[in-house]
Parts: sequence; structure tokens; C-alpha cells
Amino acid sequence: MTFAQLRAFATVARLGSVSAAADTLGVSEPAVSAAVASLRRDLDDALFVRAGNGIRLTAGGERLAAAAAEIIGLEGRLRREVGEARGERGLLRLAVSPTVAEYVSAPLLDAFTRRQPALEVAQEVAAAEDFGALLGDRRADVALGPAPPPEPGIDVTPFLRYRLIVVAGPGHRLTGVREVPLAALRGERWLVGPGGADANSALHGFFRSQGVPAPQAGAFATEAAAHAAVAAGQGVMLAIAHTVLDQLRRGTLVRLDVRGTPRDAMWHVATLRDRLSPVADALRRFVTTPDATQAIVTRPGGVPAARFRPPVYVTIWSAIENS
Amino acid sequence: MTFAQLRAFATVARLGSVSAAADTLGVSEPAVSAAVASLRRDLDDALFVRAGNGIRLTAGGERLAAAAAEIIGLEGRLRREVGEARGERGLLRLAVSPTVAEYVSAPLLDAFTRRQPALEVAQEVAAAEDFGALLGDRRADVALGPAPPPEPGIDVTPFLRYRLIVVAGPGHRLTGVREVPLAALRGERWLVGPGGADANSALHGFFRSQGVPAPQAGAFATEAAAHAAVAAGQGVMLAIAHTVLDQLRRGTLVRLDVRGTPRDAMWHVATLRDRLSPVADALRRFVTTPDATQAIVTRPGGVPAARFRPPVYVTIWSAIENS
DNA sequence: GCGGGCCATAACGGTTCGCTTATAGTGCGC
DNA sequence: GCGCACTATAAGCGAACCGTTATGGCCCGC
Repeated sequence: MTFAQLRAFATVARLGSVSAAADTLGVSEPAVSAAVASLRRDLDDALFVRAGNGIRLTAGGERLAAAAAEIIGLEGRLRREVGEARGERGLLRLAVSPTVAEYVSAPLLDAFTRRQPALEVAQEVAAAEDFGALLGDRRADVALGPAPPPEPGIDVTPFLRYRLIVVAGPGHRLTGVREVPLAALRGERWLVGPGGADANSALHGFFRSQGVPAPQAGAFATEAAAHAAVAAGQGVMLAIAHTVLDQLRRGTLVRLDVRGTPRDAMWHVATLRDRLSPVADALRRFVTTPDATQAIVTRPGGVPAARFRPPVYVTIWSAIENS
Repeated sequence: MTFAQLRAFATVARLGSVSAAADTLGVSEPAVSAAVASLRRDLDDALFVRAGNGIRLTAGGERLAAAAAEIIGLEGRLRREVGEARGERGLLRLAVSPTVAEYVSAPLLDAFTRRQPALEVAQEVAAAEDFGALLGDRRADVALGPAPPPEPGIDVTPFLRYRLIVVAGPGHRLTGVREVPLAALRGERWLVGPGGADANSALHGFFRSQGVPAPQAGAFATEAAAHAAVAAGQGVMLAIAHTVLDQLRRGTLVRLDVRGTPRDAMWHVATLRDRLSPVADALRRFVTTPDATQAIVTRPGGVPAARFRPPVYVTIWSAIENS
């Protein structure tokens, strides 16, 4: 499999014709046909079949078309980035957990980049289990989130304590009751944000610690959307205290005094132990400063839109295992 | 540039040594050295320099390492996906705008996949301008969001009307005032969600329509977080009415009767005009049904976490332009 | 039925790749 | 200063790649 072959197939898939692809690529038709034949052999899939006066992609061909376009796009980005790297400003690549992406990284980076003007920051959202792989493959310089599993060569230090509390809508029947046992909430609908589906989420950990099997939760695309649903009385939720402070103060959410809460947890910063770039090291040291904590906890009215870059979600596939 | 060369360089970057990389790759040291030399020539960058008893990546080398790991990971995913495509259940690839990702796609897909059990859905978040490229490159079967710019071969049809209103925190000085001119809100802090930074966001369109230059907005990682900040009195915002219905009813947000609002807008579904897969066509038809509208507007308590897959953000690079 | 469009295969040459072994250059530490 | 560890280059060889022209098979439409 080569880039040229992928480009040939992507063009065929896009135009729906081998000869048209050969035309736009500026080569003869058998050249494209040979590229496809090579991919067919390599991937053991017909990729497309003739269908009357045209072709129809197989299921494998559909997926190859998508992946080929993505890979070719990445190759272009690669050339651009390496070309632009000469004498350019630094690039800091951050891996963050979904919750950090939603509540921590924007104010944190806003504060950090004010101190480091000529700096470009790219964010990727990933699960904490993948932080080690991302750092090891140099896809990220710094990772922020729950503590990843320990790994040789990876340095993990806590930087911010947060508390998890159970919140519900106003007027909940258990409002004001002290030391509610978790079992008393049986039958409640538990709501979670985007990271809540997997087995080592905060919710699962909390239930495990209380010896109660984890409930079937309702998932929302963001934590804040789950907060709003809880405020509307659609369920209860294990929330990060400082993200719901305003709502608690205004009474749109109420805290339930569930046994086992408040539950303390820490966000961690993970980096490679050695060969750390200066910017990465600066961020690693910055996150533990009071300034950083201040920026995160007293979240202001959003960061200036011009300085805001939404994070990018990624899926991790180990880079080395592939033949 | 070949996959083998990228794999060689990624291994060098990960291990910080050419000979160690040769060792783990099971080849001689000059083989790896030659691969690196070829990349150096190709990209016109030293990639790494010897630094005492080891190597140090250049800025270009850092970026290449990250991109190489990503490309190689993609190649592995490609092989897996094509291999698994045989006789498997269908795959529906969806491109959605940030707002659709936050408020529309989860309930919509939950309702849709109940009718189509053996279906896997992958979501990518992108700007509406890129919908055409994503569909053309076969990276997406269906796109949902604001109307993308018209393009030959792309079919765009509206499927859901929504209204934009201006909301503020309770007790805002302009509460109850009729027909507030936009100019009267000068000095207000405008808050936006993740899509609000670019020039053809809803906020920019609204200000343009009123002949007022767009303000410097405060950006949040999610729309819901911006709602919460508005409720806390940190600013005003142009919100999608049905996403703040509960808050308006409870009085945690109030609507300001700004001239030009409510402003109607439509979400559109975009597909290729021909060669549409059966599932894609089914979804295209489903989104306009009352069932779909119902599922979106009366957003329930989140979709079951087991059925939830967070969307993936992507950056678009045209696949064909690269040499 | 037959021409024409379209894709697949064959045969072949020039180039690059990927690997080897051998050897030269470079910087660190004793 | 010299050995040592590490990287870079050279030379050579087989395989794969990328392109061409020529030709065959298949399906559609006149």
C-alpha cells in the first residue's frame, strides 16, 4: 500500500470511474487500474465491482475511500507543518480528557498563552488510558486529566483537586436529608456527560467504592447539558463541585448529601520523563501554580473567541503494532 | 515518503535512538538511517540532530513524529476496517456541525438506530463549509447542520426549523422592554459556544443582518456551558430557543425582545445526489419525519450510555490537491 | 448483433525502495 | 589521546512500484 495507490483509489471513489480518475490524475487508465489491483491484493477485497455503466463500491471499498481521503489529507498537512516549522513559533500539543476539555483547558490555556505569546496550541481529546501512548508516540507533549495507568518513562503529578458531589433538581425528595445511603437512590435516573459511558468513569468508580453495581446512565454530549437536564428534574448526577457552584447558589440545582460524598479526586498532568521540550515543561510547572488554579476555578465569561480553538477528538491506534 | 519510512521515523522519535529503533524493527541500523535520510531529502528538514549521547528532534521532526504516528495508526485502522467490512453490519458516517453534535445528533441517532438495529454510526464534527468536501471524498454519507454552500452533485434539503433568541440572566435591565434595538446592547458581553469563533456563525450572521459590526465574543467549549454563564449574569447570548425552553420556563434565563429576533433558521441534511447508500437514504428520509423532530425537540434524559458514542472532531484537508 | 465505452490483464522498462555489509565521521568519557 | 558508542554514507542487489502500449472481456444501447 502506497500513498499513490491510495490517492488513485480515492480519486476513483470520488469520481465513480477509473478512466475519469486516470484523466484527472494525468496518467493512463491501466496505471490507475494497476494501483487498484495492488490494493485489492493487499487488502483482499474487491473494493468495487462493475455495475452496468459504472461501478459500485463494496463495503470495504467505502471504508477504504474514507480512510484513503483521510490519510492523504494527513500527508498534506504533514508536509505543510514540517515546511512551516522552520523558524516558526513553537507548537504545544495537548492531550486532554473529555471533562478537562470542557471545563479546564480553555481557561488554563488562555492564562498560559498570555504568558507565552508566540505559541500555538493544539488539543486532542482522548481517554486517560491512551495518554501514555499519545505521549510515547510524540503525538502529545502534555496530557491533562485523570491519572493514567502508570507506565515507565511517563511522569505523572497531580495538579488540581476537585470534589464530586451528587446534585439533583430543586425540590428533590431527598433535599436536606443527611447521609443518604446510595441505595436510597435506587430507581433514580443517573445522568452523565460524554466520558460517562466507559467503565472507569467517575460514576463507575463512585458506585464501586460504595459496593453498589453501577446504574444504566443516560449520556449527554456534554457535562453542561447533563447539568441542565438535572436542573429540569430529569435525574441526578455526580457532578464536579466547582462547575455547578453558580447553580447551587441560585438554587437551580441542589446538592444531595449522599454517603461517600463529597468525594475528592485529582486531575493530573502527565509528560514524558525525559526529553521534555521547554514549552511543555513550562506548562507542566504552570498548571500547579495558584494562577492556573485561579483561572480554572473562577471560570470567567469564556475565553476571547479569537483565542479559542475547539479541541479535537481522536481515536488511538497504537502506531507500532502494524506490520 | 512511504509508510515504512514513516514507521521508521516514528520509532526513532519514540525511542530517541536510531540503533534502538533498528533493533525493535528487526532491521540493520543503516536501513533505518537510510529511511530517515530519504525523509530528510523529501521534507527538506534535518528532522533530528545529534546531541551528545543521543538525538534531539528539530521542530519539523517533532511535527513529523506526531503526524507519522497518526498516519501509521490510520493505516492500521484502515486494514482493520476493510478486513471487518466483509459481511458485517452497515456503517453510516455522519458529518455534523458543532451545534448539531451537541443538541441534535444524539437523540436523532438514538431514535434512528432503534429502527435500524444492525447499524454502526460514526460521527465527525466539522464546519458546514467542509460538508461538500467530506461527502465528495466519501468520508461522510450524510451531513447535518447549517446549509453548506451549494455545490454540484450535493443535495441539500432543510429538515428542521429552529429559532434564535437573545437570552440573558434573570433581572437583566432590559427584561420586558419591547423591540430593543441591537445597538442598545452595546457594551454587553456576548457569549458563544464552540462554533461561534468563525465568521459565518449564527452570531455573526445576526449582527450582519442588523447592520452592526460583530462583537468580540467570549467562547465556551460547549453551548450549554455558555447558557450556564449567561444564567450567572456573565453576558448575553444568541441561543437556540428549544435548547433553553426549560431555563426560560424556570426563570433561570430570560428572553430579551431584541429587534430582529426571533430569527428563524433551518438545519439541513446534505448528501450526494447520486450513488446514495440505502442507510444514508433512510436517514435522509427519516430526519424530516415528525418522529425525528419529536425526538430532537423534546430531548429526553439523554440517550442510554451504552448506545452513546461521542462525536469526533476533524479537520478537513482537501484530499486531492496534494501532489 | 455489433460497435463503443469501460475495466482488467499482460508485457516491459526505468526508478525507487528496502535491505544487506563495509566503512567513515563525530562526540563523550576515561 | 584513544577507545567506544552512535550515526551517516557507500556500494550492491532483489523486489516492488509506476508508468507506458497492446489486448481481451464485459455490458449497454442503437
